[in-house]
Amino acid sequence: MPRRRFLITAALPYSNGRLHVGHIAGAYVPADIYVRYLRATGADVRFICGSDDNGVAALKTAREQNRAVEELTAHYNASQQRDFAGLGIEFDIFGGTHQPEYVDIHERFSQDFFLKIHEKGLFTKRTAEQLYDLEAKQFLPDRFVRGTCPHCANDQAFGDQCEECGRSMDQTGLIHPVSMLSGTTPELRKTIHWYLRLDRLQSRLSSWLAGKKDARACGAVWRPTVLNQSLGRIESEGLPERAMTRDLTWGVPVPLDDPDAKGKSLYVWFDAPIGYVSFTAALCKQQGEGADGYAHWWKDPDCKVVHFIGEDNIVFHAITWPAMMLATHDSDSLQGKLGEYQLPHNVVANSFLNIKFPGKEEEKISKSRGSAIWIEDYLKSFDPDPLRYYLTAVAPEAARTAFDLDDFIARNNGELLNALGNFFNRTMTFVHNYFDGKVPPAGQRDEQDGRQLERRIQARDRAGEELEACHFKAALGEVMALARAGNAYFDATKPFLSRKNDMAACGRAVNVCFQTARTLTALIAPFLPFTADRCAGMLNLGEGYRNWASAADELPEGHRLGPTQLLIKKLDPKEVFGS
RNA sequence: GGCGGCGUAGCUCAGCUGGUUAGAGCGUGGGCUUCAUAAUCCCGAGGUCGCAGGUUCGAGUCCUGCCGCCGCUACCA
Repeated sequence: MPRRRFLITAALPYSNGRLHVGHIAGAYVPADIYVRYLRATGADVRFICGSDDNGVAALKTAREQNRAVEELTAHYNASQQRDFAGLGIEFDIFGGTHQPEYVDIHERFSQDFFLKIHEKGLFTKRTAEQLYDLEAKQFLPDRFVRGTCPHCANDQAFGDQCEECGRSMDQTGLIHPVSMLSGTTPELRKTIHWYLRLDRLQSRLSSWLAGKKDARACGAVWRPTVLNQSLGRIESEGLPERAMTRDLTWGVPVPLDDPDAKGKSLYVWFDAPIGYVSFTAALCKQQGEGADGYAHWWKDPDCKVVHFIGEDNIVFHAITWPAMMLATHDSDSLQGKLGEYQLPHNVVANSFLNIKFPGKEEEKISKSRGSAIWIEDYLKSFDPDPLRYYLTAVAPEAARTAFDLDDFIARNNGELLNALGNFFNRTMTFVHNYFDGKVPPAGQRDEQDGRQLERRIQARDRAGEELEACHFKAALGEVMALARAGNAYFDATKPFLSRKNDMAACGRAVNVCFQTARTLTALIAPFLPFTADRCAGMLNLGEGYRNWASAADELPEGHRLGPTQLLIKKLDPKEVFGS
């Protein structure tokens, strides 16, 4: 069987802030689990991420903090890399759309992409009216304008949306607009932009998406929320043309030899997903695979591209980005031929994560209200795996869920430690104390032993199925069920009694427990990589222990264990929250 | 307004294309055990599956209406 190939991306975080638990739960932990799992099955995988540096978001923050946007984005790019590394989220490359090492290659890919679509005639050049700040000498992005909301008379409405009544609008609809740059009243001016003809791609997009409803036909299990939201959008509103350029100098310059393109950049949402491609190209270059190495991943039907994102990115990744790729195709096939950009195999989106502090109401994660738990802070006090565990166990796969600090501690102590950690610990100490640190003989196994051994295979298979379908919560549940079954088996066979009068029976049971622990080590590896490494050390397993296919293979009697250590720390609520 | 989602045991959630007494974990009540970070294991209690209709031999599962919460509506994962 040829080796499966995957190109996995995780949403590019804006490089204008630190990462908090919500970011991690949305796209990054699931993506990392998936990548680790795929690798354990022998697949050839590249895992791509990087910061989204362009666009107004970074510019706005830089302005507020009075620092250069280059410095700001470099700072947060580095900070995010540290956070990811600390959590064991291991990208093959973490680029940045405007970081010094990547900006050239990213601009080239983005501009080529734009030119290709331009060449295909899928842009319309059109004039629109926008607010212009005479003093700052620039057009104003929506978020840089405030004024009175035409719906509810709130005088602090932004150009794109009124936070008071929640309605969205066009910035030209604001009454008494004021520029946040200079405080002056901007004037309405004509400006020219290039609009992507989504309307002409609509029918191909909806056929492509409709094909994703049938998991067997498309080979991937798309989450209903992703499909419903995307298809619902197309059916209800249709796809209008969308401007893919902006009046902005921070970003990728519009690559047209046209006076009207002067001083304009590509829309940040246009260049951001191309970052997935340009970072792949940068990675290929680093690995000596040549400048066109990226095509092996992006333009080959044998490679599956999977995007992990948060719910706010669904429409963009399931509609606009595929539309961009379709717009570069020569043919009108849905998936793309060899040599053309391949539409995503799957788009995996989680909902948002709310947060709940002890004694308070559940609320949205908000930087300004201080309700975020920063990864940087978390890692100062805790190990990464309990967070990975918790965020997977309560992952917002179908609907919003909440990060509840009490629940985090309860699950760490009650599930990770009491079920999983305890099973390892009792098995290990038993082998060390009564069998001289060597795996005892399997002996004459009975039905009960056979059932427990069979459970390991079942757990491996079931967890594998769930992981293939990106059902991470369910997959973790299967793994934890095996740990519980291990504890139940231990109690049922009672080696602590038989050791006094029947060492053969005792050894038989301990052998099965050991084999179970060995399987668990492989099965937890995608979820809890640090813990799995410690388990592998305790069991004295080789590097290949993560291999999924051999996860339930037995180790021979006489196998010598490594030193035992405690796997999971017990968390005391008093210490965690301060007394 | 349009589109989409959610509403199932005290809590957090599973329930695929409708089919035997509605499940798991935690919590709670009771019990066994001592190898283990007083962890484990066994047994039990606890649900009119938001409300009201409808389709069906049969609905948590499909349809309609309603109530409540939430998201998106293109520069906050």
